[in-house]
Amino acid sequence: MATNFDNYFKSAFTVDNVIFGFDEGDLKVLLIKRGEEPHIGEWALPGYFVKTEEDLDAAAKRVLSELTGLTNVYLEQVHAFGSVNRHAFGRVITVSYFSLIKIDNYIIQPSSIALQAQWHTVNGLQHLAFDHDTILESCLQRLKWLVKTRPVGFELLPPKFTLTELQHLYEAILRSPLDKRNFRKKILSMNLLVDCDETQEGVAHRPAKLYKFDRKRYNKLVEQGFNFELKETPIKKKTTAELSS
Amino acid sequence: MATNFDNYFKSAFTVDNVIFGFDEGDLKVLLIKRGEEPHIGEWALPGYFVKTEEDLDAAAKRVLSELTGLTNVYLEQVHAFGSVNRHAFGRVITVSYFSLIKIDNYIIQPSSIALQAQWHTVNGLQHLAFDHDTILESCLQRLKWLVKTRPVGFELLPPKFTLTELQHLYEAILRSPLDKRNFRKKILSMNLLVDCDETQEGVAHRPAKLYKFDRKRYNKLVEQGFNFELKETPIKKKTTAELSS
DNA sequence: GGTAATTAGTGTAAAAAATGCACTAACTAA
DNA sequence: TTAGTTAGTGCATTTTTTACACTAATTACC
Repeated sequence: MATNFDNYFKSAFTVDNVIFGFDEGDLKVLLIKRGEEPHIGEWALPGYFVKTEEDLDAAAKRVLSELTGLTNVYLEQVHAFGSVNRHAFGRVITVSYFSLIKIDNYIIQPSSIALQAQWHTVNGLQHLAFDHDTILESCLQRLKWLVKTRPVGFELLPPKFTLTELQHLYEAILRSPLDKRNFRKKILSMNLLVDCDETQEGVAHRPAKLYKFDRKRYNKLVEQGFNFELKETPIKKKTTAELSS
Repeated sequence: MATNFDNYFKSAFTVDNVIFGFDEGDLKVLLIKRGEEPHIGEWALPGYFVKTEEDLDAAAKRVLSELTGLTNVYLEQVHAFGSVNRHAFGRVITVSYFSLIKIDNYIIQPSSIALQAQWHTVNGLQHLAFDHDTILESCLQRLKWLVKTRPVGFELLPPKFTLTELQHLYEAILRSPLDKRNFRKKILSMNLLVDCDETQEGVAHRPAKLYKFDRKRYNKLVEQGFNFELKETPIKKKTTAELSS
């Protein structure tokens, strides 16, 4: 192995943020239009170089804020992508971060190298810059897993929401239909929802009750190691015996 | 943001491998004694710098092979660690990889900067070089999760093993006792074990049947999306109602 | 004002899975 | 022969999951 360490210190890191939101029944992801080479003018995940003197996690927060104006977002690391030729300017490894936010709570403000910053429907998205298609796909997988493990839906909906909205969100993430009664039973049995004693207004049908998420209780359950698993099997599950064939 | 990209290309990456094995009823991890600064003479995870012209995943394989002699090991990425001051020589981000192997199938051959390469019992390990304690801990968490999701035990045991050995392995990873009858029922119901029609020899008690893992069937089930979840709850699980208090 | 359209909201029975638990079987060592 | 040790097995109870269809409340339209 090399003894001259200088050769190794010629690479760069970036961070790429995959920010999910939910609006009008669709899962959305926040993208920027790049105003800098490489891939100038293309849509990309909001990401940029990590500075030498900042921690990786801090860089993700800063970059997100500089490109889109989003602050106070909880970011979770997902995966490092390190193919040799993924960046035209040299050897660049990127680390992806992901988050779930309520779209209405934030104002998107493109700046720095971002010409625009916009929510895009995840379904039927066009090609993204760099290997960002792959990065997005890996975060979608993470989200799918997460939704089965934690009641993440609450992160994506406005403070007050109906059970049907919550169910549609789950269906959008899992990409499969759920049974209404079983879904409600399961969600309500977690005791995480508080009845707001209010109903929808301005809808041309029976108005639904509004609920909000009880974050205190959620934190308490997490602390106690509660298992939030949502198991809903929308399509008939095959048994071990059937699989033996 | 900076327009001089050169400033960003002054960092380095490393990979660190967390290789788990199982022997004599204990979970083991493969460590090397470093023969190079920084942290010379200390025990560390087998890791080294990624070359500029190699993919990240390939680097993990190469480094593992060069330091310990292990080849043909399936490595899975776990997490990137990027605190500013984690390496004395400059800004170095490391990406951890983990694997499960059968100790007896491999010959450990320290070379390159590894003065020694040895299996260490995970429990009660001394302090490791760099932030490798943290890295190891995060891989242990991953392993704990994995064992509930996939029948990973088979990766760690010799080709022929007894059900009791398999149970002890699970107990070592999960750090809690399991019920013998329920464990056997569950494992056998997956139809992943083949009875070898052999029994243990040279034990001073009733000899146990030997089983082997049916990898073909395993691959088939994975392909069909089978859920391997092992749910064994060794200590009484609290209900939602009880937690409300 | 009545009715059609639309979504909200609710319960139960059957099947499957998880749980808790204690004795007999087979072998070796002394 | 016996004591010691680990292997191996079943069942009844509880809990969880699943499948499934009707009534309730509101608006829009005639």
